Amino acid sequence: MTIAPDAPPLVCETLEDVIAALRERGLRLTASRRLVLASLFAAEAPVSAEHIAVAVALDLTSVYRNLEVLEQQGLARHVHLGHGPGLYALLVGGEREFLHCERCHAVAAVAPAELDPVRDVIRERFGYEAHFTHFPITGICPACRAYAP
Amino acid sequence: MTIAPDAPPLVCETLEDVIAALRERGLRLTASRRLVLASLFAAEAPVSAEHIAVAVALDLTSVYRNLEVLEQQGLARHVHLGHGPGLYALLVGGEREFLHCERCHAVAAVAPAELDPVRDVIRERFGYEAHFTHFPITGICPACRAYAP
DNA sequence: CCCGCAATCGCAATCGTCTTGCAATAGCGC
DNA sequence: GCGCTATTGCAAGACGATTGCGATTGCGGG
Repeated sequence: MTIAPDAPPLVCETLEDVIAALRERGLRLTASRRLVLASLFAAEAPVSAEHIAVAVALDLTSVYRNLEVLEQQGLARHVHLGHGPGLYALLVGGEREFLHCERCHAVAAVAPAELDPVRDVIRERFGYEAHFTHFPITGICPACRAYAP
Repeated sequence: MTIAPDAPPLVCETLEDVIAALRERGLRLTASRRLVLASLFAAEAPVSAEHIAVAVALDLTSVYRNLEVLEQQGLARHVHLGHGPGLYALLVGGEREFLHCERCHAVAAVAPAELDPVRDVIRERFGYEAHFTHFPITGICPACRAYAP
């Protein structure tokens, strides 16, 4: 697993888009690969490699290797929400950044543009170009703050 | 290892302060405990449990258990800088929050007040009360941006 | 339609980080 | 000192992820 994205994001909208992108790069479309892709497409939130392996009855190793390929091609990303396994998602509809509640484990996925004001403040004050695609913003979500302020 | 701090921070300035705090809570001051504390005091940046264990020739398990106690008492914290082991530091001189360069792995430790403007923007826009003590702000540091913009 | 090569697969083993079980040890209040 | 119990060291295990390797299989070329 790498820390930074392996390749610039390659946004796809449909399974066919992804398959076409893979074919163009000379990568094979094995049954396993299709199953991993289908599983990622079916998920509405980032999922673990373990989740995928169980869902489509594949070897965990094979799932990890396919996810690695997809990340290298800029077709998928993984995010670390607290401890626990990395969670994977396709870049369908564009990159996503995350906010994570460490109390209730809620996850908010937002388009990068929405976090630009945050990025701006960080850049101005510290010179860092921050991103929250791989490690989210961690804190207490509105609901938890209201419940136990 | 826990995600959130176990106890409110208990700021100490000297090894004697920490020892006094432990005694007050009825915790024993074993040789191992003193060595872990001394090691944390000697470090100028957060260190791994492994680092401590090697440095003072203690069993890794014992180091982890001592660090756990220190966190429960609000005397120490750990931070995750990218992948790899959690890194521990005493709360000497107050809590610290972190910015982490995922390219050169530089770490900037700042007082929480310095990140309040960032926190404010996040709170206004998303309602999250963010903190960067346990998971840092991740991105590209000024030096790396200048080098490969 | 078949061949052959390299990409990919499944399985087992290994790694890195951290945790748990348990018997032995040793602080600390009395 | 005495005894209670926190703490220790060692071994084993949990968990996420990676590597080695022989077997399989997509897929371009004939």
